[in-house]
Amino acid sequence: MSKRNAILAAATSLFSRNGFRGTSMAELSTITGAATGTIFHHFKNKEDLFLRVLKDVKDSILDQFDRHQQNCRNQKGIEMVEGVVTFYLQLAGTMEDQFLILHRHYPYQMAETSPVCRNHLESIYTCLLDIFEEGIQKGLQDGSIVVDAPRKTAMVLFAMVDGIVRLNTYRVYDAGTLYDSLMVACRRLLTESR
Amino acid sequence: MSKRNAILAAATSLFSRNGFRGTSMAELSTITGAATGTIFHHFKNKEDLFLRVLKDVKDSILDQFDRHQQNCRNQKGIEMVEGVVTFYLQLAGTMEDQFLILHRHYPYQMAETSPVCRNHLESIYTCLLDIFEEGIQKGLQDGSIVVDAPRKTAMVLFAMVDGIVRLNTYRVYDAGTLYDSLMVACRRLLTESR
DNA sequence: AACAAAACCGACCGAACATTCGGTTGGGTA
DNA sequence: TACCCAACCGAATGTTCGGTCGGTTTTGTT
Repeated sequence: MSKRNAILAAATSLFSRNGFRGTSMAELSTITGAATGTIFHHFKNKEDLFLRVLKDVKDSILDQFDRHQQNCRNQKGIEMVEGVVTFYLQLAGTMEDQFLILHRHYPYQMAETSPVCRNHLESIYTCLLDIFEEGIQKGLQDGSIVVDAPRKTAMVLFAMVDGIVRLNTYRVYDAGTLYDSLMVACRRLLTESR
Repeated sequence: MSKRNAILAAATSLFSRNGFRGTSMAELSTITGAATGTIFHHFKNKEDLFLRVLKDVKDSILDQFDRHQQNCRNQKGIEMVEGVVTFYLQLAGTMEDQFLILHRHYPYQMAETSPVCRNHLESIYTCLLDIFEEGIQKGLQDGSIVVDAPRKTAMVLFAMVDGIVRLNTYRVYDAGTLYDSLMVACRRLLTESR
């Protein structure tokens, strides 16, 4: 692995675990074995490094969901939504670092002044919400889902799923056994009959 | 207002807006007009100051919900839950700083090494979940609510409501018009008939 | 008035920080 | 071979940070 990629990988891990300010270039230098000068050779400054990390986060998340969507062409709407929720929970485990970065405050603070940052974040959320809404729309057509406002329902659904993921990472409570209840909640939220 | 209270108030605001590491004692000194020596006279160190702030956050949130619960004695279960959700959304606006601190990563990181911090956080979440569960239990008895697992449902419900609050503070999307959809979702999640 | 304790002050300290800079290396090209 | 440039290095820099300390002022008690 090139030094540049090693720096990116280590930075992703450090930013997600310790946040932007909690991550020092010296620590990054020690972990990767790259001199501090090398880091600043590849990335203009700390903020630029963070933006590259965020870009990679965006690319990998979008890529994962694009692939997942390929395999759901001929499912019913409700099944698509449930599949996405399951996949989301699964991804939050396998791509823990990437999701943790999105659950931190710094990117959203940075988005207020950096259009690049804001674009990355918007791309991610738009993609996720579109997928949820797509499933709901399909369910409305095939009758497997009955709701009033598809987009708003998608947002509430997303807030619920992501809220569970957060509860899990904060570990104040053991939310690990909550996935079943979450799926039940999704179905009740979206379907008419019981 | 005493210098000590001024420091606590300003610290609450700064910690919530800029996080623990993003808040400097020098800035706190400038804002409050207290010398740095004065801050360290009242609080052992930065971490101690943060714990006092968190304690106040806990006390005020618990106090608010205790008061709210007084006025819901003879409601139906579903009405109690809906009332709590509305009150939660309302509080997240009026006590923005306090809720923002709870939505940051630092307290949960600190909780891993500081039992005091962990206790504060657990008190808050236990209180909130208990209130949700209480409403659900009551609803199960009076027939206004039909669910399988009350505690787990309370957690999912909380994750959903808190997720909406987060969506709102991050401002990637305008979630301000989502409250109606959230209430609809709550009702569908908890009730049997439509 | 006398006195002790608490509140308050701000110059000062060493450590940690992001960033810079002058210099070395090694693979590719003319 | 001579040259170039991107990759790489690490000591040095100036700044900012949390925290200390010796001292002064305010407050409350006798």
